Amino acid sequence: MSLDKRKVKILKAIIASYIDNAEAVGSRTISKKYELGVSPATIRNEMSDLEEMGFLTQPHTSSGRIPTDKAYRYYVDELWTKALGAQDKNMRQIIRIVDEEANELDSILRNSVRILSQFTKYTSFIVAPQLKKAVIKRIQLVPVDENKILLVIVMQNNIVKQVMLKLNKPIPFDQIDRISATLSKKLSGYMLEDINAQLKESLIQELYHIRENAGDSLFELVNFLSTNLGKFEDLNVYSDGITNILNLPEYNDLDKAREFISFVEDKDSVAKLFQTENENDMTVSIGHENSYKELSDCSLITATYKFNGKIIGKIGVIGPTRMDYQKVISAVKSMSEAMNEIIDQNFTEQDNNKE
Amino acid sequence: MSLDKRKVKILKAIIASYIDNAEAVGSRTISKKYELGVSPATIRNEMSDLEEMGFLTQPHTSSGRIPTDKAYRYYVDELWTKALGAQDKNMRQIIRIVDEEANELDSILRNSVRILSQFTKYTSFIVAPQLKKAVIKRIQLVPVDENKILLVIVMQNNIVKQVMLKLNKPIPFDQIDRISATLSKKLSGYMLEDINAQLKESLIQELYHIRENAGDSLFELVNFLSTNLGKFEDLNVYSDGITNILNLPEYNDLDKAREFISFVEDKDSVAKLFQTENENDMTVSIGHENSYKELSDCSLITATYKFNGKIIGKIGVIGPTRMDYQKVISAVKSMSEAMNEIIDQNFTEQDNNKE
DNA sequence: ATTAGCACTCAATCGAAGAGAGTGCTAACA
DNA sequence: TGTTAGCACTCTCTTCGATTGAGTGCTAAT
Repeated sequence: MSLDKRKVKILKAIIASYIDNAEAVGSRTISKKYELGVSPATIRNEMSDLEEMGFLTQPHTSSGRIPTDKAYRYYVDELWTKALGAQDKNMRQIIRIVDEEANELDSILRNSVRILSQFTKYTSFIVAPQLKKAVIKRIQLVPVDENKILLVIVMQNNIVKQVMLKLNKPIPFDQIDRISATLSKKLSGYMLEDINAQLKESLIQELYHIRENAGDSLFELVNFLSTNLGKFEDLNVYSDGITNILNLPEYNDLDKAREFISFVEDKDSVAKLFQTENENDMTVSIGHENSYKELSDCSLITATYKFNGKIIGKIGVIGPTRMDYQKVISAVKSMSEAMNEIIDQNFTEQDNNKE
Repeated sequence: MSLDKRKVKILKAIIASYIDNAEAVGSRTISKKYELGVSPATIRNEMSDLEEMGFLTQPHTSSGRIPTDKAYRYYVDELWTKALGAQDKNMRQIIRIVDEEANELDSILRNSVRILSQFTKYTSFIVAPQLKKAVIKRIQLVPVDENKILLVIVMQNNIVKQVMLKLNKPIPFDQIDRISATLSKKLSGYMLEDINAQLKESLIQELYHIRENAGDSLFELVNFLSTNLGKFEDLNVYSDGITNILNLPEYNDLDKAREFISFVEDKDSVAKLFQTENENDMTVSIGHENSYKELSDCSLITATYKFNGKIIGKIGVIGPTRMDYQKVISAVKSMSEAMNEIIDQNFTEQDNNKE
């Protein structure tokens, strides 16, 4: 049995209808709504074939058919190039809002994930860049209090991270800028995770020159740098629109809804989910293709975002397998590209001056 | 008809039972479970009286009674001092986690609201301090890029706020520390919302002394300060545990759940809700006492948190009117006090040195 | 190869019957 | 006079059979 032209037409019609209504599709519906020029009986025969081929199932013997994961897979593979080409105008327009309000990475990501979920009406995620892989450009200490100090780290990619340090001994305020300068000089070029014992030693040496009697607090400071900077927020996941699923008929069952919510609210499992996805620009995992059984009724659409040509994070949308793939794929693609642009604009070195 | 001792006992028993089970309470249940030494018939008579007095209602003629808002109000007023006295041991223990991980205000608030919701099993909120009322202590500019600069503002209360500035003209890097010092000197002591045209003028004057040809970017910088600092995040609301309500029998109805969720997910209305609450240390609004009709089946318990004796923000829990008031009130109280301590420890000036 | 016709299937809906929890009232009792 | 046993009554909730209706599969005709 082969998937001839008419079968394809019927299959697509069934998928389209099911995506729309979430209701099993009968032969009459297809013959009426979609002009195929054949009677319901013929369609019934074809549907029976399609079921045998694994593209359709029946919830029960006397009901219409619903598409299987295999059907969605076929459907997505078919529309793939088309969906990728389709730039969503509305989406692009909305994304501009992010751009205008953008300044810190945090707010860019927060806004982006919100827009993605509002636009697709599904639960959306953004995995933030792993900071520990970022390269240090400059370090500035800002005195806050007698023994509290704000450590501002500017990365090579212009992302800024700040940590409040509480030290047991007071820091010599009058030398703070010199200390900052020394830290910058010694640490720029290193990744956060690179700061090891060796580097620490030479740093201590250098800092002693500035002020000998402040050794204690400086030592504490450097200690903090070497022990804590490497493990900065390994998996920071932004999510939005989790409660959107309550609007979907497939989650009218409260238990199902609860199960879904407790899965996606757990940032660890979501982070793992995105980690297991390979590094393709875009992926679509349908139903049982997902590694987590909790998502066997869901599809996951992911994309990456980059900086300087390197993938620094991922975005994704999770919805029911019965989702508007065309729309969601192009939305995720648009968002991914928009984020690339925005991050480029906001974090690219404008000039090569190293002071 | 007066609320004699036995009526009170019965009323409390009914409330306790209803809080437990969410099911209308019958006379037999009361007479069995709670030792009152009287027959169901007697209790029926008393219940009838209590209904007449407005403390109970019947969902339908042949069902048990459920407490009215008035009953909860009476109940809460009765246990008020007791609940306030009860420090929850578990709660205090959990709160320590916040304390240990505390450094930035943001993470303190985020952790606190999470703990509050996990502990009470209800939706919890924290309204962040209004930054525009905070007094500036120090300003530090951190160069990031040719024409991008991080503005770090340390407040008198040691809260730190940073904004990334994108300027059209490059900033003179070599004078950045002098500019920072000047900004600090001129602006410290003012509130963010105080920075007006007058102050702006004198600031510009002073900065020109540093570097005349950099006037454009300095002007831009000062302009930004005066126009944007005053309107910093007027109503930053943290929330957690919104989906907890899906576990409550009263929200088995998906439409009700959706209505609730869409209300509490709207930070604006939540912020307004907390604004309308007066400045008492603790408030309890039961059912229709709430200003929003969306919350007429809910109770809101709020408390404040302070810094230097001044209220700087609010916390609150929203649950069904049938909530364990005793537990929630003491949890909110404990959290409020814990936050006071934590904020005190983290943000109090350790020393009076002004450099 | 297509299609009209028809018997068949099965979930969903509807309604009547019955169960059960609870009340209000009355009359008896301490 | 307050309390209580007894009983009829009310009303929701559950159960279960009947009905409906959408949809199928098969057969025979075109």
